[in-house]
Amino acid sequence: MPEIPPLSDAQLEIMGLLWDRGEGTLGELWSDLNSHRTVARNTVQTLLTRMVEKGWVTTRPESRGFVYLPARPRAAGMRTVLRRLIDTAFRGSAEGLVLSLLDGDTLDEAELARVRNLLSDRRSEP
Amino acid sequence: MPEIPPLSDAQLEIMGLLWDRGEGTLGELWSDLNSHRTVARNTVQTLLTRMVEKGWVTTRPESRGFVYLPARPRAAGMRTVLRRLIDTAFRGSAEGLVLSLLDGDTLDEAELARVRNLLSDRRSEP
DNA sequence: CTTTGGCACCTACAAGCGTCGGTATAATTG
DNA sequence: CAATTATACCGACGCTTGTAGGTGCCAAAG
Repeated sequence: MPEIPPLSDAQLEIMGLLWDRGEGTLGELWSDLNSHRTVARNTVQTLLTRMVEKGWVTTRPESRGFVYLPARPRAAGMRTVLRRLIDTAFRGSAEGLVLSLLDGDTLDEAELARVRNLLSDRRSEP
Repeated sequence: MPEIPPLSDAQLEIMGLLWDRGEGTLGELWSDLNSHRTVARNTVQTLLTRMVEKGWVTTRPESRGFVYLPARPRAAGMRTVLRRLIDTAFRGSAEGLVLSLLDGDTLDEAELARVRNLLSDRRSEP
């Protein structure tokens, strides 16, 4: 588990898109992103370049430019992000994070119900 | 729920200390922080000042300088942070976050067990 | 072959960040 | 009172971030 520089917010947003779709060209990622907010193509380009430098994204050359791929799977990436959040905001207490998730009004009722199901399913597994 | 500028990482770390202890002077927070990492007193001072400007922290004057207090409780603060994380990294899916928490090896066995208890307790409430 | 459009690369810039030294002030201690 | 100490305030630095324009290349479309 090699050290890796943290992702910024905007970079995490792109990383989310990349994890969702598996891989993508600049154009694809740009239009994905533009379906929630307006941003210049070059902005996405810069973010991607920096993410490659940081080691979060790999490129595979193609006829037309590059295809960008996640260098590490979502679970591994999220482990880093969440661990950092837990360590800074909760001094290492993961329960603190979960409690905040449940108490803090972060989730609406539907989300909460789905999360509960998710967890009770998981609980009954060996 | 007024808009509030996001906290940076180091600021969130201080905010965690502040939430834990309820309130504190610069010196108290500085030594709290120094028990995990080394940092200059003035660094903490600057961070606190910026957090006051942003509206995350309030001050109450005292004989010796200020006492710093959280301007909003932990649950409210965390709601902001977590919602932002969910929206950027998981495109709004809170279940995605929970799944990552459970699947991603973020928690060790003891933590996982405590979280499960926490959740089944909570599940049996009305 | 010429135009068009997607792309990479370079450059830039204002804002924020983490970090801290310096200075002045006021309370506390001796 | 004098020395010490804790604090606030000011300014500064090198760096990252989000944002984007410009240039030039190369493949595809006409």
